Order: sequence, then structure tokens, then C-alpha cells
Amino acid sequence: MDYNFNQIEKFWQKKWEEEKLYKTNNDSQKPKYYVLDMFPYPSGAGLHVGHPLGYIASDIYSRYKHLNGFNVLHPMGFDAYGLPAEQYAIQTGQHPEITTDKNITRYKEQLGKIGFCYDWSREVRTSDPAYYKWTQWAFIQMFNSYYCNRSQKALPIAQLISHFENHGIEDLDVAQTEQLVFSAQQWKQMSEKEQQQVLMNYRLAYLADTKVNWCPALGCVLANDEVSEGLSVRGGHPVEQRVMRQWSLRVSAYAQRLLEGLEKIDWSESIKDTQRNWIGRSEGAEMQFQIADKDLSFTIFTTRADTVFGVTFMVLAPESEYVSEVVTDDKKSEVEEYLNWVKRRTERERIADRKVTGVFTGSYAINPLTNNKIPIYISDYVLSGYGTGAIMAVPAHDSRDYAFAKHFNLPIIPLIEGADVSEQSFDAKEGVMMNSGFLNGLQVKEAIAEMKKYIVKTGIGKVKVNYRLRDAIFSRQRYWGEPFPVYYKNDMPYMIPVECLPLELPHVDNFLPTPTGEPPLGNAQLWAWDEVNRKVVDKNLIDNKTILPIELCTMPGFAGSSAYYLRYMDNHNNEALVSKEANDYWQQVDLYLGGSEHATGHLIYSRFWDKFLFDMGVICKDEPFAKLINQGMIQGRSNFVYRIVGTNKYVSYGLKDQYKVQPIHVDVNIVSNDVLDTEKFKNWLPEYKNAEFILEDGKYICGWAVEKMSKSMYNVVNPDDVVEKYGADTLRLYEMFLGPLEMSKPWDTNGIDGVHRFLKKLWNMYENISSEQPTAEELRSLHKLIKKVTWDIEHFSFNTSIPAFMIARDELANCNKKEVLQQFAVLIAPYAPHLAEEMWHGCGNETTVFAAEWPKVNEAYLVENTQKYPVQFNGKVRFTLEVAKDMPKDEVEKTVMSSPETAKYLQGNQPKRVIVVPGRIVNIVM
RNA sequence: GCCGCGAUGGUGGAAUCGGUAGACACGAAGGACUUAAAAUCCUUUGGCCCGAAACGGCUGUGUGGGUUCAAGUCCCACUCGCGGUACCA
Repeated sequence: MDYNFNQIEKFWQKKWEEEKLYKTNNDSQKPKYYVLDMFPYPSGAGLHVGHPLGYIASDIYSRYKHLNGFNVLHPMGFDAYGLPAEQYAIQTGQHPEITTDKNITRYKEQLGKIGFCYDWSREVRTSDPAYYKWTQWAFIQMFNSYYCNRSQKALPIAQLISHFENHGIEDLDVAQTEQLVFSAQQWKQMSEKEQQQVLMNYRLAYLADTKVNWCPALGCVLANDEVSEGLSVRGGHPVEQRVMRQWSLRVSAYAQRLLEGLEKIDWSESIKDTQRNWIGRSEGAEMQFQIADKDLSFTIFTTRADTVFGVTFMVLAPESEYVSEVVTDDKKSEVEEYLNWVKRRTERERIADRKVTGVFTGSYAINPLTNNKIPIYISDYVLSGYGTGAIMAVPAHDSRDYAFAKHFNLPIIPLIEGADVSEQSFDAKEGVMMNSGFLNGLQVKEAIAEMKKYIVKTGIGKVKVNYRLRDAIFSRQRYWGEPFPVYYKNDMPYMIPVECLPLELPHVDNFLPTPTGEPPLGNAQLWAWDEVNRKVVDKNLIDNKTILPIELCTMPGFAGSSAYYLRYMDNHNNEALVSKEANDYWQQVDLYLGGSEHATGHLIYSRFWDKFLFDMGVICKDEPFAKLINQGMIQGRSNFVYRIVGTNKYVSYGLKDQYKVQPIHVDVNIVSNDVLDTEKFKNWLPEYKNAEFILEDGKYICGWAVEKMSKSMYNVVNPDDVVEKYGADTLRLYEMFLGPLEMSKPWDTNGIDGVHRFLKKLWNMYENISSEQPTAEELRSLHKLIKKVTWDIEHFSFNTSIPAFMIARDELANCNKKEVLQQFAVLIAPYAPHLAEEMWHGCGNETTVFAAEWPKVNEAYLVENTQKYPVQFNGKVRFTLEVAKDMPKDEVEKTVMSSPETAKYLQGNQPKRVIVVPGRIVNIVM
């Protein structure tokens, strides 16, 4: 009988659905295991063959865990809000809701064909009001919280208010935007609005004027992780710096916990390193520098406290608040000119053009250790957002300060013995100090510690830890996102009552900003809040007393994806994000699979969000994902034909050097094993209708290259086509066979035949099954396979299992014993579930293979009677000796030494050493 | 610049604890079946050398050194490629 995979797969997919085979319950006596894929954004292009790679891997692991007796949660959903649907809406007028729904339907159809064991009853969509209700709810909780540095956790803002009432800011150690100073008395005298403004300085979700990445092309603000080298990650549009009133999340408050948390999760070192760099902890000191002839000082941050004796000038960031106070009258115009120039420069220009620029303020500071007067400059190489926006410059030991000093002809004082600073600075943190008063003779590390002590003792500064991690800007001037549960009264934001959630996204017809420059939500008619009746009303009714305007921005993409893993645990709950019971049962994600491109975005925000909910007592784990695996990207493999320039003739790859040719991308779907189907090519596009070919060996061979998988390269391979042609099981097996899961690799359909042939052969084994007892040899093959496949799955080494299956099939080619074949079916069930069902049923089982039990290795079957020992002389293998398996080490040695082969190689000499590695090898050193 | 990862036949890759490198698959070559093709099956396939033949010799995992009885694997230095990040004081 033929292996009719299409029929088989359709049959089982239908059956699984009818029997609700993959529905998971929250109450089970079994141990739990939670496997999660990063949910996709449903793009209009549909899935290409690269997308399911991680899904297949997680599906294999889920099925394996299930067969091992775990209650496995393996859900799927959609990150449905996002820019592309909105951009599409602007171009076509199609409402994003419609296109998104259409795309999701398509995705589910495509995923369904691959045979995943998702529990679709737990599906979530970020754009579903029942879902984003909890995104809005979490935002309100953050608004109503502050972060206490002493207890290292988020606490209710009410506690902070009561502190203010009793003590003002005295004895307060909390995360804040800026250091405010007021007493309890002053707090009580503040107006309601003033108090609200003060609280904004502490809330975990806060509204503030912030320097933001503004992308004019997208008409929208972007977070730091959404910008790379001055361009937007999505679309590659230029980004500029702007100050705008924005919502932000105080992620920076959690910097230390986000850093420490990395120690207890099983993620790859590379992704942990990326997060460590992004958090950017640096230990140093803050120091006060007095300004000469003025009653004013300013603070700098440094990690090189040891170099204060070499400070020969100071530099302020152009945006520094001290600039205006420091500039002398005669320098005013010059400074203003410079500041304007800096403002005009785009972020991209600044990065591309690193020439030294700056301007002298006319003022001097006093070096607190040498008491020298040192000039204060302004330059854009100092960033306002890091540290205090001001630095002490040590040209001898910092390359940036060095370049600046050379340019402005400022003194350079070397501080480390033997360091030659005539050509460049000496940046390394090592060596012995000199020219440094009481630090002379100390090692750099000792000097740093010594100077910190001095700074603290004399009160000119304090020890300080700085983080690079910034607060996340949370407003987007966009339509297709979660609405903020916020309305404005007296120009201050207020939260919509939690009982009134969700605040549903209103309908609009125009997705562009309003003529007055407001975000697209400004086009919504029903977008005002009736504070008395607690409902959304027409915005024409706004009277700023009881009918109030609602926030017009929406939340960013990462809002909905930050806590979705919790919602799967209990997705129909309308009373809570997740019930206590559901969360206690599922705890956290045990295995999370997804791309490493989310290292500084989603994977940071999710950890932050989780820690916050943990602080609130909503959930029981303070890390969301216990183990993370990053599957590699699948790149495209493009094919080329070579047109002879100026003709409609195409020359085969091997002959192209004889002509002047132009390579042209050709659709990979009309090429097989790099051989072009010339007839299909002629019909592919009108321009090739009359194409002529110069063949080699009767074939047209195409060239190839690895490129990104994209429409314009004609190298997109659609999983539906592969399923149609080879079946889902072949696709699943082949994607795993392609190489190690975590490595990036090009999709190359060459070779899929081999895997398909294997499944065909496997299928043919399941005819005429007998209930005879298997032989020892057959049991050995089977148990070798059990051992190998078990090890592979446990170690996520799925690619190496497939050869093992192939070898075992070859060894068992003539075995038709039920006992062997049905265990084989269970072993391959995670990889090729449809065929496994057929095999399982072929063995006479009534249940589905999903209900089977994972076979256990019986070591006794693995024992061989004899063992081959390769005998090496000085590392080279000379012959192989077969001895009894259980022969002890010294017996092996004796047997080897007394063999005639050994005598031949020894030629009467005594060996220096004989080494027997148990069960492996004999090494004779002459 | 800094951080991380990688480099093995014509190709994808295997070698899991330092123990016979090249498993498995693709491709290629030759053969069987067939009027023919497809499908299927069999043989060969890192390179070089000797030979009538061998279960013969040499060489071989980016480069150069080292440790070891033994190195693709460990150590040092370097080259190239990929990914991330960048005036972070």
C-alpha cells in the first residue's frame, strides 16, 4: 500500500480535534509542565517555512513530556496589535481588526496542517477586550505603586502618601525621576494638583516630559529597543530626539533585580550577557565639583575615582540643566550657536559623524584634590541621559577625553607609571599610580577603593551604582493598540475605575493623525469619560467638569505580550488576570521557545512585568520563564538564472563564465535540486515566455545564495506547499534534520527527499505484523534507539534523532514483531505524530498513541557479548581485537600483549606503557 | 572598539565525558529492473600514494604553537565569518 500522507494526516487531525485530545485541565494529579512558544504577530504574508521551526521543536518536547506522564500546557495565541496592520489600514482603508482577523484565520489554518498539539481552547489575542482588560488593569496597578529600594519591591502608593504626610521626603529611599525636597508640612500645604505632580515622580507608571525617540515617518514614539543605529527597527526610518509628554514605566527601578534574577534561570549565556549589557550596571562614585567664584557646584559620575588628580577639564551634556548657570555673558552667543547646532543634528548624523565638537562655557571648576582651576566645556559626547549628564575629563586615561583635549589643546597628565600618552590615552584599569598624591604607588584597583573612602570621608561625594537601563516609554501615537485606561481632569491623569474595564478601543475610519496633530484616536467620536455615570460618551459633550477627555495614545506592542503567558493558565477568567489556584498549579513557564531578537525587548519587559505582579502578590514566581531556548533563524536560499546581457538567452551555471551574464533571481519553487524546470520558467512571468536556454548535460543548473527569506528574492517557501507535496510529518522531520535547533541556517529543499523516503520505508514496515517474540538482536536495536531518542529530546538535540531512527529502521527492516514496532511508533510520535498514529493502530491498538507511555530503556538488552578494542601504537590504530564483553581490564591487556599482531609491531621491544580505556581502546606506547 | 557565537568532504551536518573523525542525508558516478522514463534497489564516494589484492601506507577537522599515551574536542596566539552593542564616563 502507498504511503498516502495527505489522507492520513487529514484523518488524524480531524480525529484529534473531535476527541479534544489536546485539551489540558488545571486539575490533575500528574506533575505539570508548561511549554510555550513566543506567540506570533499575524502578518499578512502568512507563515513561511522558517516560522514553524521553534513550534515543531516545542511540539516534540510537549508530546514527549506528555508521553512521560506530565500534564502539559502547550497553548498558542496571537500578538494581534501592531504597526503593519495599521500601516495597511492607512494605505487601503481596511480596518486593522478585519485584516488581523483574516490573518489569524490564515495562521491557524497553516498551523493546523502541521499537526501541533496546541490546546486551542486557551487561545489568547492581545486585541481581544477580554484580554487587554488585564493589560489595562496591570497598568493601573503600576500607576498606583512606587518602588521601595529598602525592601526592594513595589508597594502601594498610599504608603508613600502616608510617609509624606508624616515625614516629607525624610528617610526615604525610593525609585524616583529626580530628587525632590519637601517636608511633611510643605506636603500638606500643596494643592491636590501639586501633590499629584509630586507623586508622578515616584509612580511605576508615570507621565512625564521625556526625551524620546520620535520617528516622523511612523508618526510615533519608539522605545530604545525599537531603535537601532538611529533607525527604527521596523521599517528602517530615521529617528530623532524630541521632548514630549509621555507615559513611561519605571523599569529602571528593577535594574538590580533583573540583573540578579539572571543567575537563577536556565537561559543561554549569550542572551543573559545581552541583558547584562543592556542593564549595564557600573559601580563608581558621584562627586561634587565646586564652580570657581560662584556659590554653585555640580555632580558628576565616574567609575575611575582614582584618576581625579588627572582631571584637567569638565564637560557638560548640551541638555544639562547646569548649562545656563555656568555660561558667562561673553560666551553666551557662542554657546547658543553650538546648542542649536547640536539640536539640529539627527541621532543618525551624530552616530555617523564622530568628530570632536564642543564649546567653552567661560566658567571654571575647582579640582577638589589639586585645587586647580579647570575649564568647563559643553560637548555632545557627554550624554544627558546617563549618570548626571556631566563628567570629569581625564584625557590621559580616557580615549574620548583624550581626543577632546588634543582638539582644544588642554593639558594631559599621565597617572599610571609607564603609560605612554603622547599618541593615545591609556584606558586599561591596571598599573601603578603616580602624580596622584596619596594614591601614588597603589595599584589602580586599590586606588579606586582608597579614593572612594576619601570621597565619603571628606563629604565631596558618595559611592554610587549606575545602570544603563532606561525607563520604557509606554505611549504610542497610534490607533491599533490597547487604549490607556486614563482620562484627564485639570490637566492631570486619572485612572478609569477597575470595575469599568475594559475600556474598549473605539472605532475610527481614519487612521491618520487629526488635522491638529493629535494621535488617530482623536478621530474617535465616542471618546470622552463621564465621571459620574462612569461610562464612555461622545466627546462633543466634554465640559471638563464631569465629562472629560480620554488619553489619545495607545500602548506599545510589548504591553500585550508582557504577561500573556499568565493568561493561558486561566484564559476565561473574568475576575482576575489569573486565579490563585491556576497560578499555583502552573507556576511559571518551564520551557520557552523563541528568537533571540527579543533579548532586550520582550524578554526584559516580561521579566519586569512578572516581578511587579509578584510584588503585588498576584503570582507566585518572580521569573516568568525558567528555561529559554532560542531557535535559529531560517534564512532563504535563493536561486539564480544567468541571462546573457542584451538577449533573452539563459546560460546554465557551469557555462556562465563564457558569456557576459546578469544573474536574475528565479522562484525557488520552480527549481528542484538547483535544476530549473524550463517549461515552468517560461510560464512564470510574461517576460520569459520566449526564453532560450544553453544547457549543460541536458539540464539548466541554477546558481544559489543565502539571503533573507523574502518575496522580492523569490525564495519564500510556503509550509502549505511542502505539506501538500511531502506531508506534515516529512516537514516536521526535515526541519529538525536541517541542523541544530539554535543555529541559523538556510532553508534548502534539496534533501527533503531523503527524509520522505525514510518515512515511506517506515510505513512499509507496518504490514503483516506478527506477535512473535523479537530476537535479542532486534531488542538491542530498539533499545539503542530508545536510549538515543530519550537523550536527544532531553537535550533538545532533535536533529541527531533522525539518523538514529533511520539506522534503527534499517536494522529492523525485516522485523515485523508487534512488540518492537509499537514501541517504535511511540518513539517517533513526537516527531511524526500522524504516521505514528497509523503505526500504533497497525499494531492493533484501539487508543491513540498520545495515550501511550514512553518506553523505558532496558540496559540488559544493550549488552553485547563481544567488544571491539582498537589497538593503537603511539596513537595510530594498527589492528582491532575482539574480546569478551565482560573481560576485565588487565585481562584485555594480557590478551593484547600476547597476540601475534602485537608481537609484529613490538619487534622484540618492550613497550613503555600500555593503557586500556575500559570498553574503548588499547594504547601501546613504545 | 567591546561582548557573544562559529569555522569539519562537492553540500547540510554527526562525533553527547579528551578515546577508531566524516554517522545520517543530499548530490555525484557506476550498475540492476524497464521498450523508455519515473519510482525502487545495489555498489562506490575526504585527499594522496602503492598494488594483482589486502582487514596496505601517508595525510587530513580555518592558521601557528602547546598540554596529553591520545586533541575536531583542553590551553595560548592569530585569521576569517556571523550576531548583538556602542561616545555609558
